[in-house]
Amino acid sequence: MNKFRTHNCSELTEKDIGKNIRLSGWIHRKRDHGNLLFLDIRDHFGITQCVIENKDKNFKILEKLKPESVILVAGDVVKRSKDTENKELKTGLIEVAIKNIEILSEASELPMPVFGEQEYPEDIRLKYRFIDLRRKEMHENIQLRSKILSFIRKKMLENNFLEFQTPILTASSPEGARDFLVPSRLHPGKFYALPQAPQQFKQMVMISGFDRYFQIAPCFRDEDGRADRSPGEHYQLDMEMAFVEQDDVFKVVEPIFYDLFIKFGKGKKVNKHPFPRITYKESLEKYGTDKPDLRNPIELVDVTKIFESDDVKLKIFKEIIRKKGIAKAIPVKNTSSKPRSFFDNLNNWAIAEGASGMAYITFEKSKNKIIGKGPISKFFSEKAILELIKTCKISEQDSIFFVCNEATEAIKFSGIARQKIGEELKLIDNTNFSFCWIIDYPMYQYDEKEKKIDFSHNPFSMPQINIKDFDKSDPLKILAYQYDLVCNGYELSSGAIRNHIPEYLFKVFNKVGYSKSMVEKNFSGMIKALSYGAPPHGGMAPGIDRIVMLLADKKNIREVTLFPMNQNAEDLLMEAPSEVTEKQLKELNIKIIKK
RNA sequence: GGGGGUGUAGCUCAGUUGGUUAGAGCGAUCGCCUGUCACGCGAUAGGUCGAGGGUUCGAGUCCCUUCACUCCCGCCA
Repeated sequence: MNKFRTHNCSELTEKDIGKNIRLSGWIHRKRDHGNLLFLDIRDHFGITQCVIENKDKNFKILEKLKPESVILVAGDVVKRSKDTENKELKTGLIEVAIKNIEILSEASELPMPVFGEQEYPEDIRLKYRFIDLRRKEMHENIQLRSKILSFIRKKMLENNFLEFQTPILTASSPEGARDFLVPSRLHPGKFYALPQAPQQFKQMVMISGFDRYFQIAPCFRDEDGRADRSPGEHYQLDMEMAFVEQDDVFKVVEPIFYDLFIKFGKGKKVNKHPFPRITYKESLEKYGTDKPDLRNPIELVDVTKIFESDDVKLKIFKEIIRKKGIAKAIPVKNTSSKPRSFFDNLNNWAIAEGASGMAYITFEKSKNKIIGKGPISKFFSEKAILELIKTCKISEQDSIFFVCNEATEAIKFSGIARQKIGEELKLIDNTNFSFCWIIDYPMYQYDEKEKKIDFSHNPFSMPQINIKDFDKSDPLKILAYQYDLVCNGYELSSGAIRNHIPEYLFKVFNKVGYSKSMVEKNFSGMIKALSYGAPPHGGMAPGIDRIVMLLADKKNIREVTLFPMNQNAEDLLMEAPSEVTEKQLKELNIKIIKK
């Protein structure tokens, strides 16, 4: 028999009345009546109320013992009288009359209580993560994460994916995020890098003749954190398939995500697959972002032409448009009766966001004519008003916000404003998971800072044009078989059909200024591998942390991570990063340059 | 690297136009209490008001600098 317990803390019921049992767990809560003491004993499974009277030799000891101390309780299961039952508790019909105890581990005074749902500062939670994780909500989030991982594994295996592990110490590569470097003792002056993702390895796996691969892979990127992005490290469901086109990947992934979100989504609806496919271009036009929240019904409309025409006399906009700017309309249904403050507040919000403000127009029907209202309405002719209403597909019940700026800025800000207005008007239905694919990403983009063409996404993606036509095409017009999976405004995954033809890879890299020899040098393993018979292949890598975050209905990734780092990429519990000894440095041939 | 927010007891927070000795709840300690389940009641301890500087007769409160945390921008193929 187990030394510590005969039952766990959620097991005992009326069936066990009269049994002599042992429980072990944390003192969750004490209620001290002076001559009678109630102890809620908690373990991973639940809570059981234990009771002891002052006649008992252990009474004084238990009375003094601090919450969160771990004890072993031996005693009898007794029925609670009707009026003292606790229906909230699974074990609430019984209690344990304490006969004997053993203190297994005594707790000091707590920096934060486990009991209750109070919020606590995050640095304290991270420093004492082991206490934070005892709290109900965190404990459940982490269990959810475990269940999600198991489910994903099961689904992947059912779909004939094999789970492999790939190296953690690998080579630094020039593109992408900043690498974490690990000095090599055996090779002074040389470094390993932690993988930003197992990208090259998974392609090698395909080239090695395995048909489908997956891994719940740690990815290391030395970049700054966000609420939905851990600094330092995160996990991806890395997957790759041989002999597939884009649609084959979608067909495998869609049911897995649908089932996953139905199973763990706490009753929320999930849109049926196939998920909508939205081109990158269309997504920017309609939603102002490549990760649209489709629960928000607002769609942006380009109204540059209307502001350009002589029917609108708004000089500021005309001037911006003359300098190649664009005007975006944000049509919002049923808002014409909103008070002035609604529009003013959004205008103030826009200014606080760094925009010059947000113009708006409302409408009114007067003698069968629709006329514009609001500060800028006087600049519109009757014809322009009608044209606006027609272009934006709205009625006089609705209103329109305008964003006018240089194209990239205008798109970006109208997207942010779309989301803000949607939230403000509570248009976003939080009982939905709304998935879509964003497809047809451009292969390249123009880097304004560096004044040169650069990759817009993954350089290993396959361009959508034939290799023969590549050189004569405008690089900025070339699309790639590159796609993102988006849910509720979060980018859950990137993926691509890979470029498995070395000659084509050289061409692709050449456009951003990489010579053949540079590519051969930087991606030697990859080029070598592709030169001895490589299957066409593709895949993707959904972010595990974000999936769990969505399913746990949290806005912060640290709520679903066991031991996360803070925003400064510090582990407050383990105190990483830390200084190391001179001896360690010497062995690694490293000298610290003090700033 | 840049911008916003926050910082008062172990924790959550209040603190008026600058004005006496900075408060409450939870927690802690001590005492009382035999049916609670957020037990109750009483008392006690606990503060460099994040730090430094300035303005002022007087600063938790105003100004400057700085630090920590957080959110965002940059960055994250």
